[in-house]
Amino acid sequence: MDVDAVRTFVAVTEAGQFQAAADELGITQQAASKRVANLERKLGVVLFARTARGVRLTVDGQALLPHARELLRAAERVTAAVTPGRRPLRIDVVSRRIAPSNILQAFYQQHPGIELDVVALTNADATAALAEVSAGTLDATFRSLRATARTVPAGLRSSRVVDDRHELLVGPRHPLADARTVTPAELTDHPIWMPGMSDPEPIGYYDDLAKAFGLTIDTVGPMFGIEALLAELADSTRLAMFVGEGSRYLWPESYDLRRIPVVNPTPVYPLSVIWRADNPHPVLADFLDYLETRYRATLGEDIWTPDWAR
Amino acid sequence: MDVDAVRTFVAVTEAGQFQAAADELGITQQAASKRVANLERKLGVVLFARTARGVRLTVDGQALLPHARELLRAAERVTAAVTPGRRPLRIDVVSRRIAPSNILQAFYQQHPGIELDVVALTNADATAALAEVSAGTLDATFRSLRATARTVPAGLRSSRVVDDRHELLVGPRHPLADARTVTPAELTDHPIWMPGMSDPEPIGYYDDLAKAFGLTIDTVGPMFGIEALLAELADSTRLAMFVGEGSRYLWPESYDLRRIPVVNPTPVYPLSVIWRADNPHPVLADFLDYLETRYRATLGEDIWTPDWAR
DNA sequence: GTTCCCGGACAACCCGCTGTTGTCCGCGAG
DNA sequence: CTCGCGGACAACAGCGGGTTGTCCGGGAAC
Repeated sequence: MDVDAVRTFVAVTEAGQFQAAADELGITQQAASKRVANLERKLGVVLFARTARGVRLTVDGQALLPHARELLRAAERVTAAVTPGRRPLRIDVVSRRIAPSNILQAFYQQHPGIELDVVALTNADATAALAEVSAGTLDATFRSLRATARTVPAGLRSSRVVDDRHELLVGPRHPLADARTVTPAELTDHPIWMPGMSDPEPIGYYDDLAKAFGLTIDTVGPMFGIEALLAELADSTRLAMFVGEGSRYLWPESYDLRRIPVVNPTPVYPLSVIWRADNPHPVLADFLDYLETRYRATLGEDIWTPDWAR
Repeated sequence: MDVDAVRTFVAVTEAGQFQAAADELGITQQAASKRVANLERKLGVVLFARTARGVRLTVDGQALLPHARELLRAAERVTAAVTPGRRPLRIDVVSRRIAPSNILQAFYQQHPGIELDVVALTNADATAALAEVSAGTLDATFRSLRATARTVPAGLRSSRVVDDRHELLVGPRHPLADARTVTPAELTDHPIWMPGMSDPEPIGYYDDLAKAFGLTIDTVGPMFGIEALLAELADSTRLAMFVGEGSRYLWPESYDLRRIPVVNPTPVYPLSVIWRADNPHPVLADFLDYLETRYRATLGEDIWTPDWAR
């Protein structure tokens, strides 16, 4: 399957003859003829009815044409995806399970036309991500940033755009399984388990949260994958973990896990978008507007954030 | 833009290393490495971070990946589009302006998932179209057929599935421009103009229609394209033409053409689907069901058809 | 009917890309 | 420190795709 051959096929179709198509493509008529002949041989069908005054599409050619055009568009997008200046908005969401990814998806659904490349810089710390933004390989990163607005590198801008409310995730045999809501004060006697944390960002956040309300939050311990974690949670009478309201975990029906909103106050996880100050991607402004509207709706709620986020 | 290189890129991404991907593709590790290196050179970006234990995607690689997969899917569809046995339902609509094309579009919108290739066998008479169906290059043709159910070639099945109601198309200065409906009897004094007819099918139909109601229908005369025709119609105080209710012509607002339903009785243009009896395309059954439902709703109306269609 | 010319196909040739084999190197694990 | 995995580089071979040159068929003009 040769894209050049397909491109030649489309060009010949549009020109109605090989000679003109070949001129268009900057090759000889013989080369164009060979390309199409090879394509026909590979596909096992005849695409053109050759006449003395040019060519006409056969039935197979007609059926192929829209798919051929689609292939060329796909090839064009492959190139555009990595061409600085005319590529989609490229934004990092850290992980596809947490709020930034889902918020971006909601934005995309409201703006179906826009070109968007979502990448997950798993295992890249904030410094590495900011370096990618500075270097231009990334248009923005959407993540927690303890030092927001203070030590963001020169040339970058940041904006706190989301407060992701915390919920308690517990199995059906946990003492709080049937609570409609819980308060931080009610959690002092229940250990919170957040294994697999390696990033300093969330660890610092949970340390502060534990200190503020006298909670026990265990951020060490081995991580055997999210599936193992959820299974263990479902079986346990003691374990509970925090998850963001905007996060998304899929689990089997049989696990019967519950998300219980935390209130009075609601700990929220502050998330920021960080982008290059000079020459930002045009679509980014739309996204920031979208986030602004979304964020404003949550102002005035009874929330808790660590000192460094205030 | 080489599809094999993109396929290699995706394979390496999935395998996490060149060696395994190369085995998968049946080439040597060196060849896979070269393909990806070429792709990187052409695109001007580095796609993989090479480590001692395999490779990891860079940001550019991550952004490229979904587009690369899309390209492979498009290439797959190009092949499938002409591969007998696993190709989309391929159906001929004669012209994209008339009812069959629009009905197929409505069907497609109700069944967005199906694979459909609509071809327009312009300038192919019924015999040629039926030959394509018999030969297997077409799954079906959707057209008028005077001899429906009588002289359809052996091995084919046909079904009258649509009665396309006639409407009168006139410009704003035509005497009937403001009529809400017209009857055939009221049209005896108004010449009907249907230029550019070369197919025996519609010519025969309009001859019969003219004879049945004493109309004057001119099916000869030069055809300078549909745009010229509509422009002339808009300017004329005398000219009128018939169009099918299911047809679609776009004209500038300024033309101010009107479609006036013809009633008491309504001449309808019978359209049939003709398909291969043995081993028909599976989607065709759905389409015929769809047409059946649609057709049943029009039964009992006050219609006229030529003798040969009864 | 004859001639002309356009447009496509075929043939021969040549270049360069892409694959192979063979080898080296770097890095992580033991 | 050593081993081995995995990737890169080098040299070479084969062929795929490009070019030039030529022929052929059919529509248009006379």
